[in-house]
Amino acid sequence: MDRRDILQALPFFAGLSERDWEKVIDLFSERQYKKDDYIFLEGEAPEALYVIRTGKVKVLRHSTDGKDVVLRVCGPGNLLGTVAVFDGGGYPGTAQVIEDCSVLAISRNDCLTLVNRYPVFALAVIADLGTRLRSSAEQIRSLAVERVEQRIARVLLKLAESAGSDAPEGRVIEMPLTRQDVADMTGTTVETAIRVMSKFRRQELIKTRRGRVVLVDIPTLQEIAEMR
Amino acid sequence: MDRRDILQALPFFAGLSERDWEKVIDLFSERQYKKDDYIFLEGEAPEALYVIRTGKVKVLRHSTDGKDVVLRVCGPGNLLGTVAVFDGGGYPGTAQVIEDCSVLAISRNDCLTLVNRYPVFALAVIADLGTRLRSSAEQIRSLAVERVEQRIARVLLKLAESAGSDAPEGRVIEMPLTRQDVADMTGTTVETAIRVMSKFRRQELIKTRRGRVVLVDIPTLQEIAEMR
DNA sequence: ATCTGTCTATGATCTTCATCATATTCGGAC
DNA sequence: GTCCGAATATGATGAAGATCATAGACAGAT
Repeated sequence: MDRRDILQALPFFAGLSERDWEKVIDLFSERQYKKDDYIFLEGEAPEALYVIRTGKVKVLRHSTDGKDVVLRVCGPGNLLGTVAVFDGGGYPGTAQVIEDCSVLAISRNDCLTLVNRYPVFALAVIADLGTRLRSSAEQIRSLAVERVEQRIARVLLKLAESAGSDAPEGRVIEMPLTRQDVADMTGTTVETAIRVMSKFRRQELIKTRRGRVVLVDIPTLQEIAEMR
Repeated sequence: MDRRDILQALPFFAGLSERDWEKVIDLFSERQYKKDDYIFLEGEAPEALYVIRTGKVKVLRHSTDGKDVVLRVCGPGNLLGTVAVFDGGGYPGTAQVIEDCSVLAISRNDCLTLVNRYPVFALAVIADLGTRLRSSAEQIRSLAVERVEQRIARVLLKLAESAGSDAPEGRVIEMPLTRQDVADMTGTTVETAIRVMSKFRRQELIKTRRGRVVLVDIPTLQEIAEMR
C-alpha cells in the first residue's frame, strides 16, 4: 500500500482530480508514532499539518496546576494542527498518541501553497474546522450545565459512536482509555471518574476489560446523558 | 456611507482586488436589528452568512432544563453563521442582539459561490474559524478546571480587551451586560455571578453603572484569573 | 409621581464533587 | 513464579457552589 492509496481513502482528499494527484502526493511523508509519543506540543511553532492514517491521538492542554484537559480525540482521517498551520500561531494543544499510529505530514509551507492552488482543499479545511467547532460548542455546553454523570455518559457514547465497533457483548470503544483520560475529557478528577464508571459497571451499563470499555446498555446511558 | 465603504473597512474583505469589488458588493444587503432580536435560531437551516457592521451579538445554546450557555460574543467585523452556511447543517447556536446592530447579509448560495471564485474569502473563513476554535479551546479549559471566580475574572478581562474602551475611572466594557449574561458565559448561576461581582465591587476591582462594567484594577483581576 | 417588571442583593440550606487517605488489583518485567 | 509501578477502588471529610427564599433597587411605562 503506497501513500497514494492511503491518501485517496481519506475524506480530506476526496474530489481531487486524477492528474492533480501527481503534484500533491509527494508533498506528504509518512511518520510513525508509538503510544504516549508527542506529535507536537502546545505552543510550538507549527511545522506541519498531519493527517492521521491509523491509530488514535488525543489533543490536550495542561493548566498551571497540572490538571490536563482533553480537547478532542482523533482517529483515521482527522487533521492535526490545522488551526496553527493556518494562522501561524503556536499549536493550541499538545497532540499525544493513545494508540500507535501512522500519520501523513505535510510541511506548513506546502500546505499553504496547496490550499491556494486547489480550492477543494480550502473547503476540506473549512469542513474540518466547522465540525470541530460544532463539537466544541457541545463540549462547552456540557461542561457548563451538566453534572459529572451526564458528561461521562455523553463522552462514552460519543467515543462509542466515532470509534466503536460492535461485539456480541455490546459496543466496544476501540482504544485504551484510563479513568484519568475520562476525567480529563469531562473536567473532573480520577476518583470521581472511577466512582461513576464503577457505578455504571455495577448497574451493568458498561463493562471494562484491559483498558477497553464496552457499552452494554446504550439506551440507559443515553437517558443519563439527556437526564432532567 | 454606502455598503462599499462599510465592507472595505472590515477585516473579512481585506485583500480583495479593486475590480473584484464590483461583483462582490451587490451580494450583500444591510439589515438592522434591535436589542434582544434574534438574528437566527439554533437548529434553523442556514439562510445566510452575516457580517456585523455595528453593535454586539451573543451566540447561545439552551439546554433542556432552561439553562442558557453563551458560546461567544461578537462585535463589528465578526462573522455569524459561518459553520452552518458551510456545512449545511442547522445553526449551532442562537444569535441574539445585545446592542442594536447593523449587519451585512449574504445568502448561503452567494456565499458558497464567492468562496469558490475568490480563494481569499476561503482563507478569511479559515481564519475566522481558527480564531474561534482557539477561543473555544480556552473556554473549555476554563470550564473544566477553573473555579467560578477565576472564570468570571477571565471573562471580564476578555470582554474588556475585545470590546472595551479606556475611561478615567478604568477600562469600560462597552455593552450592556446583566449578571445573567455573565453567568451564562461562565457556566454558573445568576446568584453566584451576583455574589462574585459584588465581591469584586467591594474589593474595588470593578465598578458597575447602568449595566456597564468598568474594570478598575486589572492587575488584580489578572491575578485572580491566573490563580490556582 | 407611581406602578411594574426586571435586575441585583443576601441569607440559609443542601448537593455535588474535590480532596485526602489507603487499599487492592492488574499487567508487565525479570 | 515474584516484584513493582500504574491503574482501580472506596471511605471520610470538607469546600465550592447550586438551590430556595425573600427583599430591595432601579429603569422605563403610563
